[in-house]
Amino acid sequence: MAKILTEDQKQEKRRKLIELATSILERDGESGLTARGLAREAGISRTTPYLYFKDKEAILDGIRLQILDRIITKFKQVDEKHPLTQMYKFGEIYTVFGLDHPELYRLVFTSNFSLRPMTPELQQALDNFHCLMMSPMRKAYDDGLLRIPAERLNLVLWSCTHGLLSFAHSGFFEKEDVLSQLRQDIGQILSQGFLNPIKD
Amino acid sequence: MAKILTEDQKQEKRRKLIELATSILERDGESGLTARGLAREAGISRTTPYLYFKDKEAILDGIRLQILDRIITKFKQVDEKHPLTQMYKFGEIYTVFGLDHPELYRLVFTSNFSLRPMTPELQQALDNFHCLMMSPMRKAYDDGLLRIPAERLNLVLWSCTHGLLSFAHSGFFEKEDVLSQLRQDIGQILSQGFLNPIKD
DNA sequence: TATTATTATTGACAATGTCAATTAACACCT
DNA sequence: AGGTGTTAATTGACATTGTCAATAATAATA
Repeated sequence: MAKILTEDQKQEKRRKLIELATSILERDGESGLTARGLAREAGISRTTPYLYFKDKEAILDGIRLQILDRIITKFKQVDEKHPLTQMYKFGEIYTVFGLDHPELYRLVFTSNFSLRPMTPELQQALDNFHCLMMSPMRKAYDDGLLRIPAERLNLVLWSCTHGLLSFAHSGFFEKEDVLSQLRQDIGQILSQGFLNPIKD
Repeated sequence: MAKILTEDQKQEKRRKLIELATSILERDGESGLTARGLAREAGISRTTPYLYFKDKEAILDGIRLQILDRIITKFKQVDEKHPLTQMYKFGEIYTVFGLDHPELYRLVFTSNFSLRPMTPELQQALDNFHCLMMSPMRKAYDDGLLRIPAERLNLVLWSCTHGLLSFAHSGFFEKEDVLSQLRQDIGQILSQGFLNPIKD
């Protein structure tokens, strides 16, 4: 019939567009990423991206998926047997990524899915991510190292880290010092608590 | 000369517009809040809001300031002498507000000021907020109840709470159960740590 | 080579932010 | 009271954006 693109070739075009979109997002921020601008920089006509993506939101979803993959890859490169150490390394990777790529991080982990809910595919990807991130804690708990089950600890640690990153991006505090100090405090407080032993 | 509006009257009009904008934001989400729609609902012409606000961003800043005031007011209504209890009550107010008003919370605490930095006025308002929120901790530390100075503890607690809220808004976990469980865990972990005592 | 399914482009439209030009309203002076 | 100039408000205008419909280009097969 015609210029038949295999599903793989289509996927490849999608991938390239997403890659370009990602770099634009990092360069110009979320408001600077437009479907038309993407097409312009890709050297195609204004509406061609809509051949490969239903929506602008679909483009954003594509970015989200690709970024999750990136982080997952880094997780899998960690070569470390001790579960607690592994857990800390995962946290380090996650945090460093968040600090190095504010716009990307925001898109993935700070979007609002209250109105239009998440797509099943993204939901799935996040579940996988979540699961992988939790695996060292699961092991640590099984080894009797933790007093809180993995799933619950993970949520707490994730919340803390996420809050830290979110504030970092908001520019509420500026200096790099404050940030590293904060990271240290979080670690200490989480492992030891903040209340002084009661003495009376 | 002419229909001279005193600065107070202008401020009053601004306030009313902001109030309307806030309700639209809560009803329709951030993408549903447009300058033109605001004018429409206010019964004025499309560009009149621009007489009172330089930018759309200035409108958003107005909302931010008004919301901070709201929370501050609630903080000041707390009547409680024990600093730790006061601290928990502040946390409760903050968290409940965040859960009840996702869109408003997001606008104030999850905006991206990396590119266009915060306005000095907003910066100031946030500093005040920050300072007030920290005051019970300061007292608690002076009373020897904490092992971490107020400023640093505040950042940690704030980060955790913020992360919790942010995830709640993202819809990463759905059930109310998970959320209350999480709040409980955060409290426990923060006060007691998560590591089991080492036994060998 | 002619056909036809598939890919890509252009045209079109409504919504939005925002500015310039115009009109309406009204306090003040004579 | 009526003209006047200043301020408030509206209308007009324009570029940008998301998105769809219509049209053109392309290339594999009959």
